[in-house]
Amino acid sequence: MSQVFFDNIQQHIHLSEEEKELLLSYFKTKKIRKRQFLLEEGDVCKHSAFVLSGCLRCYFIDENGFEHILQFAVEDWWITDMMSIITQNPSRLNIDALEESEILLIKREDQTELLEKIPQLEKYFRIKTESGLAHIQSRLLENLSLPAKERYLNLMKKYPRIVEKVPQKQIASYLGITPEFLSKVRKELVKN
Amino acid sequence: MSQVFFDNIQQHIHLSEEEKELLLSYFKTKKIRKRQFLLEEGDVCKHSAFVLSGCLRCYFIDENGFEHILQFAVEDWWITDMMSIITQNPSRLNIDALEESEILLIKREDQTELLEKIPQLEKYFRIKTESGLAHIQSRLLENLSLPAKERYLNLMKKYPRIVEKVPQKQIASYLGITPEFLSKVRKELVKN
DNA sequence: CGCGGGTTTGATGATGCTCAAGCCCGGTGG
DNA sequence: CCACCGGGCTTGAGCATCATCAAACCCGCG
Repeated sequence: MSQVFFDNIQQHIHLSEEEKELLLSYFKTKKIRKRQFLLEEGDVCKHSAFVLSGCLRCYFIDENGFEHILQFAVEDWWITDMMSIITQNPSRLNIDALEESEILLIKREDQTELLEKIPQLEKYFRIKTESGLAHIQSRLLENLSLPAKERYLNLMKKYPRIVEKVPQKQIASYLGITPEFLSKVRKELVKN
Repeated sequence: MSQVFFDNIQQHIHLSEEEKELLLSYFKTKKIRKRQFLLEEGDVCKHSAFVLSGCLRCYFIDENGFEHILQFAVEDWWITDMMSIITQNPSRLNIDALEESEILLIKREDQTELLEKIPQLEKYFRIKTESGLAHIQSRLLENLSLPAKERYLNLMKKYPRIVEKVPQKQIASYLGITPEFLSKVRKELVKN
């Protein structure tokens, strides 16, 4: 199972067998049920999670009670609340599972220690973070420049797996529109 | 002048005098005039820039010719097109100066080499990237959850310097609204 | 002085939201 | 097996936010 994880890392850096073993000793595997929380608003985020299987989401609840999804994470993706984990301030975000999932968890301070023991991992995490930054930038660009229908089409093209497996309600909240409006957008689309 | 730069780095890691010297040898200082481009759409992004003084912007032009600003960078900030620099694909973004500015430039491949020579810098760049990621996440959240007026108020609270020195047109394009609508928002605000 | 860019204003229109109702469908209990 | 929920999706009417377009204004600068 953790082969997924090693493969992900070894796309960027090389690790010896001992290093792999050491690496793995810093993580704990966890099964997490549907709707179970990994992080709740108000708590300080302590962990980063690598998804082995299943699907998690990171979202924020505004003052009117509406959810806004920042990120989905399916197999082979990292998820955490970056703001809370680096500042160690209470989180404004929630992370939970959309379906039964299996994840690898590492504590921030253990990660720091691990990075001292296997310095090449700095490179791995830098690259992962850079690519996360690049992706969220292009998502922001889309939100600034495209109407909802185009954003929906792009999401379907880029992440068909997510659109299939996630309820429309959640997709709407990711796109920044109401479920009702998404429904109307979809109606428009099938007409053509 | 480059003291700003060293201070920024030494908030996170420690460098010896020789390392500082080596570090600096990888950068070139550049003065850049108002409206001058650091990166033009279609080019592959080769450099990252650290702003010593002045103000740059990174923006994208949509199919209707409208500009959407992804990021401002004032003194003490990094700016680059992360997507293009990591994929080495042609950029969809432009970076230019809003006023005469002085910057430190480093080529991506030189940065890679530098990181091999001074591995602690991996940590510095990882932290900077993490914090960039955290900031853009919270900006995306704002865009998803708040109306234009609130976003404007937040921007004024968080970055008064930017709101002061940047023309309203640019602020509007950062907020994701038209200059006309920003003007109306401001009118509303002074009334109270 | 006049030009030109940035800003303002107003009328009109599109995009997307709110609220309320109805539908579809899988699950649950009788 | 059926009846009855309950959650997710759809539909429609009316409304808020924000865009478009055109005109006017302001002001620094050649």
